[in-house]
Amino acid sequence: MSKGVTPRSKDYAKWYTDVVQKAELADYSPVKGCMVIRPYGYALWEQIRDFLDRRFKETGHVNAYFPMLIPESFLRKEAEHVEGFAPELAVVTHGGGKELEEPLVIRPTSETIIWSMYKKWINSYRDLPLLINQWANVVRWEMRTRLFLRTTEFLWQEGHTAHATGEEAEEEAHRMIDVYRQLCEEMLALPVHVGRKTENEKFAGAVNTYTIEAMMGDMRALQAGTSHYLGQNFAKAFDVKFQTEDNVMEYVYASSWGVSTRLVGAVIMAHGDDQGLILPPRIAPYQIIIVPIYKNPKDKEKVMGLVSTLEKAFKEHGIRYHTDGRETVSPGFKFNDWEMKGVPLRVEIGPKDADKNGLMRIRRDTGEKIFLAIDDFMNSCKETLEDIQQSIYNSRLAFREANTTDVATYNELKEVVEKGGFARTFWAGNSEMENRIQEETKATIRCILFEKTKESGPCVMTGKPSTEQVIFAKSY
RNA sequence: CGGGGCGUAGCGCAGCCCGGUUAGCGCGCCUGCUUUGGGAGCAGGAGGCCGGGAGUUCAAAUCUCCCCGCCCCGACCA
Repeated sequence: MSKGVTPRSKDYAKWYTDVVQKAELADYSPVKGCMVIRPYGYALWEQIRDFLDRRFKETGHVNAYFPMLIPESFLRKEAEHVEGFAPELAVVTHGGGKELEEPLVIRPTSETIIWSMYKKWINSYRDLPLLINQWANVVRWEMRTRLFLRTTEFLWQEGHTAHATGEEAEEEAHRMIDVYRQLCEEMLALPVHVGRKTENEKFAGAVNTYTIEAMMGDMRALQAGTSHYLGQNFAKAFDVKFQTEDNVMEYVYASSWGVSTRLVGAVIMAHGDDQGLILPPRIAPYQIIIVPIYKNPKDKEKVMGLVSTLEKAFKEHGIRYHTDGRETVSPGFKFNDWEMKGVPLRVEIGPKDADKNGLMRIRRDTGEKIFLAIDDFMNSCKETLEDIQQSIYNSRLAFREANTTDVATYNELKEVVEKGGFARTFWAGNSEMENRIQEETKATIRCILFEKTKESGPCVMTGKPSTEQVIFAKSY
């Protein structure tokens, strides 16, 4: 294996796959389009999962598990839904050596199987709201795949809720997109735009789709999570009615929402540099890597004494750390290795440091390298990790703002999108215009912003006054 | 599905155009010694159905045909 990764400036796509593989996050599987998530990459997903699972439970949700195999006919019950997913279904036609009477699809998403069950479970307004989440794998037979960002099989969570009123279901959809925003901003140090999808871009079967959109290191947009208000579409398709307090039968209202292992890709692309990954401390599997340095048994004893003091303190403070005690590779190799893996703080302890009862501390995000006495280090340690978390977020926000341009005309929009970045403008156009812009510029409306910089303005295409401010960008 | 690239050791590649003894190189791996504060050095060693099949030939990694697979770029999508 060669050293280092392809520089981002030379080939961004190559840089990305280099980092994924060299940081040992994932590897290609024997099956086209699938990937193996390696322990270090899976650890990132576990951090995301743990954060979300806690938030889901805090907001009143419970976990359940529905089967992966779904009768093919279920998919056909919701017209838009089947149209949206039919081309990318994997279908099981044989089982136990015999052809099946009805083919089974491997879930591309679980609305249909879940709503077939909700029909059994929901009878009365007393059964509502029903707030269920599941952690699962899904399969979508995509034409083109990319490690983490788009794989044939991926891991995700999908929340599926049923409510007595549309307002309540809408509120739920908003609540959950906000949980995703918190995940990105607080945990992944990733600023996102929160907004609504246009008709063109919304989920197959949804009334409204809400999204969070992030800017990657190459200035392209990445949809990091979605939350849908489904109205009564699935309730009608699966005939899920409830009896109201007034003894009236009514279809229930629904929401669904999900994020996937794609978020790991977002972290890589948003923060990484030509040395490899840069992990925000809150998601980093190891927040601190300790590299002991010694030449002889005497030095080793001295150094390791200090190391175990540190380890004990890290445990007490709940800091995730790892000591790289490999004796077969040089310190220099370890420095590069852990930089590739994006560990936020590195601590080097050699005989010289041990003599002074101190250590060298190196920040992955800034490269800052300073000597600190052990006590000073321990006293500032948590604070430093927080500072790294914050400054990574700040730098991403600054990057996004520096590469966002308000545009007033279609020509300006083209220019901005061409050179890379977000174009922000008002919009009152229709679906055909959107398609035309996509054909001509490759850019799409990423979202209609919840947080506008101005109340209203003229539409970039039609000139008509509009209150809908949007972001145009090329996306993943 | 369209365009491009590639299948030779665990990984990355050379050799192929112009067929010819034992198929090379770098990294990694194993053993030993010396090393260890930014990807260590030397010595020795292990490891190949040259993607698969069929053909041409005295002889195929190399030429011909067919097949399979993967990666990258587009259309589709989280």
